[in-house]
Formats: sequence, C-alpha cells, structure tokens
Amino acid sequence: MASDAKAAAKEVQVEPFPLSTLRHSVSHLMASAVAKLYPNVKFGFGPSIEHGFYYDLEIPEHSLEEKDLRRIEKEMRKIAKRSPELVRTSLSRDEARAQLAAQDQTYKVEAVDLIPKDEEITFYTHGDWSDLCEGPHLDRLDRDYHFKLLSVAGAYWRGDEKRPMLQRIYGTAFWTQEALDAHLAWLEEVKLRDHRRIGTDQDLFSVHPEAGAGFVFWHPRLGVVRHEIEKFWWEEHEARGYKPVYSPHVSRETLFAVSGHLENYGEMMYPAMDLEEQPYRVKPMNCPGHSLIYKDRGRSYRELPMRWAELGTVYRYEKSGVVHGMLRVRGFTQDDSHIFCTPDQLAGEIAGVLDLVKLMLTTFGFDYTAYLATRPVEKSIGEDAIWKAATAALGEGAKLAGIPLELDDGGGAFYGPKIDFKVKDAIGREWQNSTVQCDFNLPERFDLEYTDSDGQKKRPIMIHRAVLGSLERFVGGLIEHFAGRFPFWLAPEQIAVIPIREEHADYARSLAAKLEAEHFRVDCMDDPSHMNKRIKQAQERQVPYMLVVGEREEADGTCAVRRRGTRDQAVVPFERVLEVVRDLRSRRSLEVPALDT
RNA sequence: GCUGCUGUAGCUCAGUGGUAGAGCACUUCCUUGGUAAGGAAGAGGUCACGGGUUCAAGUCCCGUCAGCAGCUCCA
Repeated sequence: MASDAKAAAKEVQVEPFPLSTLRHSVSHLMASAVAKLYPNVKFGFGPSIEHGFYYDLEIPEHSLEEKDLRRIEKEMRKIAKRSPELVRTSLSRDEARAQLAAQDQTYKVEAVDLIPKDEEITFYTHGDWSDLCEGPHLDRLDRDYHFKLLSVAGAYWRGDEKRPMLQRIYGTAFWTQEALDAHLAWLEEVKLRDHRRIGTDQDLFSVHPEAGAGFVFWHPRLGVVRHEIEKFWWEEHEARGYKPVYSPHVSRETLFAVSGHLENYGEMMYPAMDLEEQPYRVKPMNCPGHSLIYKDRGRSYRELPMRWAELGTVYRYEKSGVVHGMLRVRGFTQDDSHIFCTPDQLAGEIAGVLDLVKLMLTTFGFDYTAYLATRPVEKSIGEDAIWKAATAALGEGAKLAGIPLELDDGGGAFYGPKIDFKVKDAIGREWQNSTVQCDFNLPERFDLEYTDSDGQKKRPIMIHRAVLGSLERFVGGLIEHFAGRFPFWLAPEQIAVIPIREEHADYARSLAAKLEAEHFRVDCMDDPSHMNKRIKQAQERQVPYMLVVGEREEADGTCAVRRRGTRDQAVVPFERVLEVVRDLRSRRSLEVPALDT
C-alpha cells in the first residue's frame, strides 16, 4: 500500500497535468485526425468525461464504424508526432464567429454565442487544426501517454432530441499503459457481469418478442431469488410496523385525474381501455390506490403514523430505445410503501425508513451515499414554511439514523423534498434505487385528513419510499453486483450433492433428503454422467457448496466439501455442513466460508 | 422515439447470389469415473417476419418486429 501511494505521488510529480486535461487534449487530437480523414466534418463538443472523453461530430458523407476507429487512432499518432505543440490564442467574439463561419463550422459558431459575454474567447491550435476551446490543455501532444478509441454512437447536438443527431466517438486515455490496460480489463469485467448474459447462461430470466419489449419473465431459478428477497423484505417491514395492503392494477381513469398523474405523467401511462363506456387505466404508481384506502373513512391522530407496504406492480410506457434487460422495463414491481403521519412525527418516521434502508443495503453488501434533495428553483407546490420544516425533518431523521447526508441542492420533487441513496456495487459502479420522499401534493389532491387532538381536521404528510426501488432493477443490479455468484441465502441452488459413482447415490440422496427437510435448495446430481462433468456443471451454475461423496465419506458419515470458485476438498462430518449452512442462511451472510473439521 | 449496427439450431458463432454448417447443450447407447468437459450415434432450421429485385436470395433492396452501442428520458 505504502509503495503504491508513493508510486502514485511520483506519477503526479512527473505529470503536471490532471487526467482530465490529458483526455481533453486527446479528444482534440482525435478531432484533428478525423478532420484529416474526413475534410467535410463539422464539430460539436468534445469534453473529457468520467472514464475518458468523447467528441461529437457530423460527417455528412460517412457513418463511422468500429473499424474506422483504428484508422483514426493511426492518424492521431502521426499528428501527435508531427505537430506536437498546442498553442493557445485569443480572438474577439466577432473574429471568432467570422473565422468559424468561414470554415462552415456551424455548431462551433453556435458555441461561440454560448460563451458568457465577459469571458475571453480562446482557441487551441496544433498543426493546421484549431478548435474553439477554453482549455486547459497539455503543452505538447508528444508527451508519454496511452489512449484508445472505444465506440461510436449517435448523440443529439446539445443533448436536445429536437436538434440534429451527430456522431459521437468515445475514447479514453491514461498516462501509463498499465492504467489503460486496467481500465480496458475493467470494461471486460463489466461485460462479463452483464446481467443479460448471466441471465441467459444461468437460466434466470427472459424477454420475448411475443410478449413485447420491456416485459420480464422470471424463470424458476430467479424466482427463488426474488422470493427470498421478498421474504426478507416482509420480515423487516412487519417488524417495523408496516401493514401489507394490496391495490388493483387497473382503475378508472378518474382516479388518475384526481391524483394528477393523467396531467403530469400521462405520457408515461398506457392508453385507456373502455369498459361499458368508462375509460380505465393500468396503474403507473401505487400511491393513488393507497390514498383511496386512507380516505375510505375518517382518520384520527391516534392512528398515525400508518405505514402501508405493497410490492406493487406498475406499468409505464418507456420509449423503445431505452428498454434494457431487467434494468429498464415497462412493467415492474416497486417495493413501495406510503407512510401517513403528522408533521411532528416526520423526523422519527424518516429515521425509521433510513434505518431500514441501511439494513437492507448492507445485507446485500452495498456501500451507499445519501443525498438530501431540497426545493427545486422552478415550479414546486406548497408553502415555504412546510418545505423548510420537512427538509429539516429529513435532516433530523438522518441524524437520528446516523446517516450522513450530502446535499443535492434543488434536486427535490415538485411536491416535496427527498433523500435519495446511491449505492456502489462490487466494481465501483453507482446505482440509484432507494428513495424517501415527502409529499404535500397528494394529501391535498385527495383531500386527506385526520382529526387532531384539538378536534381540528388536519392534513397528514405522506411519505413515499422505496428501499429496493423496483425488484426488476434491483435484482438485475444484484446479478451484476455478485457477478452471478449469489450469496448462500439467495443462491438458486445452495448445495449440490455429487456421488462419485452410482453405488454412492443412495448416500448422496440421504444427505440431500436431510437438507431438503430443512428447506435448503439442493440438487442431488446422481445422474450417471461422469463426476468431473457434474462438478463442472455445478461450478458453472455457481452453486455455493458441492458435497462430493464416495466410499470413504459414506463409511464415515462425512462429505468432501468443494466451495464455489475453489478446488477445496475439505472432508467434514455432514453435521458440520448442516451447522454452517443453517448459520449462513439465518444470518443472510454474504460469505461462503471454507469448511474444516 | 432518434442515429448507427445486428438478427442463421436452446447457446456461441462460420457461411463468395447457386444443395443449411461447426462447437457446446439435448436424446439414446456404451463408459464405474476421487474434484472444471469419457466415447459413439442421433435428433434439432419457415436463415426474425412481410414484401420486392433476380433464372436463382440466408446473402441484394424496402418495410415491420426484436436485440446491441449511445443520445434523450427513467424505478
């Protein structure tokens, strides 16, 4: 560790430019190479980004393909050698505009007008190529660094879907070959963990053209995973005073007119179906239904807080280009809950929710960061005093729960402030699932009330919260987080029992029966294929433990335990195996520990 | 939805306008194997779907559906 830190410090000393500057300069280098190869190119923006850089460009006569990237890389190396000096120059606004217009760089002309009036307009030039850019940049392009162009895709000019679509080239750059290689290896790892690939390989889920894009079919092997998660979820919710509610998937359209979803969310909703001349809609959210339950009779302050939970399946129209495996779908189940409480109870309720979020995320092995999102500057509803109080209550709740908050200023919903969680998975990617939102809007729209101790009708606050977000997205993310190697309590098959020869099958079956009697998920692999093959199959299905049994084990009442991903052959009494797996399951442990005697 | 690419066996993929292919998986038989693929045979196809060009289309063109990389949007 110490030597790593020293090496890193040394690199910083040797290279006076930050990585983002390197990448920005390499994007310029790339642009100049493209200009050489395709003289009619028009340029958009070309910034450095988290893992590299991109440049947006328009080449009227050519659609770039992967193979063009190799040509461009070659040209880049040539240019870096031939014209290494990067020169910064400054022009007046009119000169800049005139120069870019003369070059027919229409997007760049527009870019000039985006620069604030009091700022200097600068260009960076190497060789005969020059780009409007505020910098900063490397001094020379022939410094020692390493880059690779990665992919091409379309991107709207200035991110606006009403504007022309440009071609975008993504690439990355590092100071050392090792760092570049490490990043490319990371990209490979991302591919290997792709839940769609693992989903197919391990027979977890599927989507079908017959059913439509964005509708997920959970296979039995993933069905158990979900079921285990749901059991865990209900256990923890019941322990915290949540009551299950169930609401219908289809309701009269008027319900969503009352809730405001028709007006504000209508584009995401499936169109109406008419029954006896009444329009009905499939629900895009669960909250209107829960509001109806609240409203069904008068409520007293004595009843509050009320915590209602539902694994509620909702349907939303998502544009065809955005559906993605289990992560972005058109029908999904939210682990939803609505808490109705008084303003005084808010902080305590928030603390309870945050505590639950912490427990659940930790159980799945996620690190997390929580963000407090405050009142948006544009449109939002409710009095400022309520916003202030609710925001303070969120902060206080977080304090009570011992969760530090980062600030997401102005990131709240129009109907109230919220706390969002970002989790970091096993390879450092961020996902957003958990959310806790205060809502002043729906109680208003549904005219929800309770009678307070002073006999006055008052408006409850509604907390919307989801811990996992949606089961589809969460489990899709889990597959990637665990790379298909689910912890013992979640594994589709927890234990494989493998008799070496057919004559050991009875012993194997007796062990399997004992495990099944305790409701472990066991595969007794007593088919007559070769043992090595069965071990390979179990290994490929990521079964946490294999119990290999032959003559010796049968004689001693033991089994040879092989752990997933290892070549362990620990011979232990079967009773010991039982102890360990009972413990792993009851603790919902993330470990698959080695067994020894 | 938009731009580009792709769609051949359950999976991964070859396939030059002229008779549909491989490996793995599957089925059957043989194999009795001590920790990641034993052997042989067999079965499996409306080349996504619908049009078109052509003597002839898996191959070329158009449309639809679906997938992939992004963009926009999102749990």
